[in-house]
Order: sequence, then structure tokens, then C-alpha cells
Amino acid sequence: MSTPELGAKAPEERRQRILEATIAVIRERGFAGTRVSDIAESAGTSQGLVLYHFGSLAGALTAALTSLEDDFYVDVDQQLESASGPIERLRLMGELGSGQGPAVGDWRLWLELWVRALHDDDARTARESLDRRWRASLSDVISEGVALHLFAPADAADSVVRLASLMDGLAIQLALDDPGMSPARFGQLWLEAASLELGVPLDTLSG
Amino acid sequence: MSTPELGAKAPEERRQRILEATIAVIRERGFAGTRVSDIAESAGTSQGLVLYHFGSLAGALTAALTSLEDDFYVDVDQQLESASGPIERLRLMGELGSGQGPAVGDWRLWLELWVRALHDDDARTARESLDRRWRASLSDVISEGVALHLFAPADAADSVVRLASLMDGLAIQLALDDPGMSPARFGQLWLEAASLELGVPLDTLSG
DNA sequence: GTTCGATCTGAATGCATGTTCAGGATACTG
DNA sequence: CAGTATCCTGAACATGCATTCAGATCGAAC
Repeated sequence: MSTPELGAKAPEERRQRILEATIAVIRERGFAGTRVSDIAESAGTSQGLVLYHFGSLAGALTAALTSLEDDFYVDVDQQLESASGPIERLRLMGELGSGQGPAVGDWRLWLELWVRALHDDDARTARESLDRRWRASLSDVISEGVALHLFAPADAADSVVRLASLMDGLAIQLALDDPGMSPARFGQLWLEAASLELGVPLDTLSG
Repeated sequence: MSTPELGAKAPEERRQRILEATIAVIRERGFAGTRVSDIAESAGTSQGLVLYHFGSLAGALTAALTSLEDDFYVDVDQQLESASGPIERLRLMGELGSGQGPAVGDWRLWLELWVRALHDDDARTARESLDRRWRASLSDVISEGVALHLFAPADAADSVVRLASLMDGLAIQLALDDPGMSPARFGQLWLEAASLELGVPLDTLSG
């Protein structure tokens, strides 16, 4: 506890650097394509150190997963609390396609997570947790809007599932650079859907 | 050309068996987890034969990809031509979540394809082609309905993209056995969205 | 300054797996 | 039946990669 903020090479920081490098490599090469040597190179350390800190490659990947989860939570909360009402908050959600934040909007990573969740239990629970939390945020926004008589969904729970799923589906096209899909169009299409689902005129949402 | 339909062990059939085995293994273990030995075992042959027919593991995976593509086309056409009008056809599309056909509805395979498309060009083009074709089918059904004054979408092109994307998004949850998602709910949610998008009362669609 | 534990390295190890290959089996042709 | 091309196998080979490990280095405590 002597000079924790001074020593730039404190062991803790080294570990953190490796964690970030792991995420960066996963982003680039996917879970399946990530090798210990990639992580070490990206972090500027030796392979041995990666294993020293995380025990195994699988350990590093799992650690990256939970780190990702944390980042996502921080990110969503931060973005949403900057908005004042449900309408503005909904618009911000639609702009998530632009993905400025560190974790949100990194759709390729999401795809990777989904597939890994098919075969790996840690990934499965991480995904479920992320999804649940994300849908809870969306649900909160909608409930808020309903309470203020701004939104009038036929079935709020159904609308939440559909709007969350639609975002995932649009995200796939964004992640794959589908011709005809762009961050702007992503946001537009999603807000139009929200307009339909919640019975709100589109210009109220996107104006 | 002597007795092609008699010899149960004709070389062509062996190749086909391996192709099907490859798809089966991908379905189970994913693209990344599929090994030559898995394919050989599943097909009941030697590793050597797999390589003899397809040159390499990558060759076998690519061949599986195009075979999958063909299956999908056949499947969609077959399912849709059994319906009489756009309304019934739309309902059938919603029931794709139940996935009776050999390729359609095998959502895990779809997830795998998406992620492979991130890193592999063959997979990328296969996915794009499949997606384009699927959306064209959906677009045809909607146009038909518009022509018959059954559907009244605000913007048909947008609705096509949204309904296709929504199906993908719902498919993710189905593939991951998300609690709260089931083939029945998949179909219900999607038809409700179609009802909103196309300005058709829900009971007209699902009745 | 010495000691000791934590941190870190680079080379060695061992295994999993894709690919090659030499030859055997099978089926068609004349 | 003999000859030949295709089909098929099992073992050998090569390589990429995670993991281990013997020690070097660093930092804190005294």
C-alpha cells in the first residue's frame, strides 16, 4: 500500500494489462482463434506470465469474460444515466449501434460470446446474465414510459423481448458488415420498431 | 452408369455420407471444435478417406457449407409452396422456429455460421447468400400481401429487414435454450411483430 | 545488505491433430 | 480373366500449441 498509484509496473497492473490484451485478441481472432502467444505478444509479456496469472488459456478466457461483463454493466449504466426521461433513454439505446463505449456495441464480441455459450458453461452463464440485465434496463425504460403515459405497448413484456431480440438480429448484420446496414440505419430501424411497439409517433422518439 | 441405384456402397454415396457426417459434427461441436477424426468416426470411415474426398479439413467444412446452403433453399421452397396465400405463408414462416426441416430451424448451426463468417470468406459469402435469399422470400410474401390489399406496411423494405432481423434475434435465444423462449413463443412473438409491421390484426394472421 | 516470497522469463516437454503416404481392396474395362 | 483406375485404410510424419519448469529478477521486510 505504499505507492500504488506511482509504480507503473505494479504486478496488479501487469495482470490487468494481460486481461485487456486478452479481450483485444478475442475481439480480433475470436475465442477459438486466440492463442496464449497472441495474448502474450499483445500484452508485451511472455507466455509464461499469462499462465502464471491465469493458470491456463481457458482461465484467461474466462477471466476476460467476467471482465467484459463488468465493463458492459458500467457502460450501460453510464450511458443511460446521462439521459433524463424514458424517451431520451430509448433513443440512446437505439444509438448503441454506433458503439462508442468500450464493450457495448462491440458486436463481434457478442457474436463470439453467443457461440462460445453453446459449448462453454462459463460463457453460457455470462451471456444469460448480460442478456437478463440488458433486458431489465430496457424493461425499466418502458415501464417508466408507461407510468408517464408516454408509451402504450399492447404487452410490455412481449415488447421488451422483441425489441431486445431485434437489436441482436440487427447487430449480426452490423457485425458482419452486411451491405445495407450501418450504425445509422441500425438506430433508425430500431427506433421505428420501438415506435410501433410502444404506440409512439416516430418523430417523438427520434426528433 | 450401370447400376447406380443398386450398389449401396457406390463411391458417390460414401462421399455424401461423409458430407452429412460433417454437418452433423459441426452441429454438435461447432466449426471450431470439428476434427477430422470426428467426421471419420461419425461417417464410419477412416480419416484418410475424408481427406481423400475433400483434400483438407477446411475443404470438408466448406463443402458442408455449400451443402447446407442447398438444403436450406430446398427446404424453404418446399415449405412455402405448400401454402396458398401470403397470410398462410407468413404463418408458416413464423413456425420456422419449430424447425422440422433438415436445415431450417437448426439455429445453432446458424450461430456457428455467423461467427465463422467473421473469419472465413467462404462462410461469409455463404451467409450473405442465404440471408439475401431468405429476405427475398419474405419480401415476396409481403409484396404479394400488399398487392392483395391484405398488408399495409409503412415501408415494406424496412419491415422486411426488421422481421428478418427479429427472427435472427429470437433464434439466438432458441439456440441457447434461453429460459422463457420456446418454439411456440418464438412463433407467437414473431407473428405479433408481423401484425404490427404490416397493419394486420393478429387473429387474422394466427387464427 | 541479506533474506525471502512474489513475479517473470525463455527454453524444454508433451500432446493433439492435420496431412502424407505406401500399399491393399474394389470395381470397371476389354 | 487380366489390367487399370479409383477408392480406401492405417500407420507414420510434422507441426502448432498449451503447459511445465528451472532458474533470474524484483520488491518488501528487517
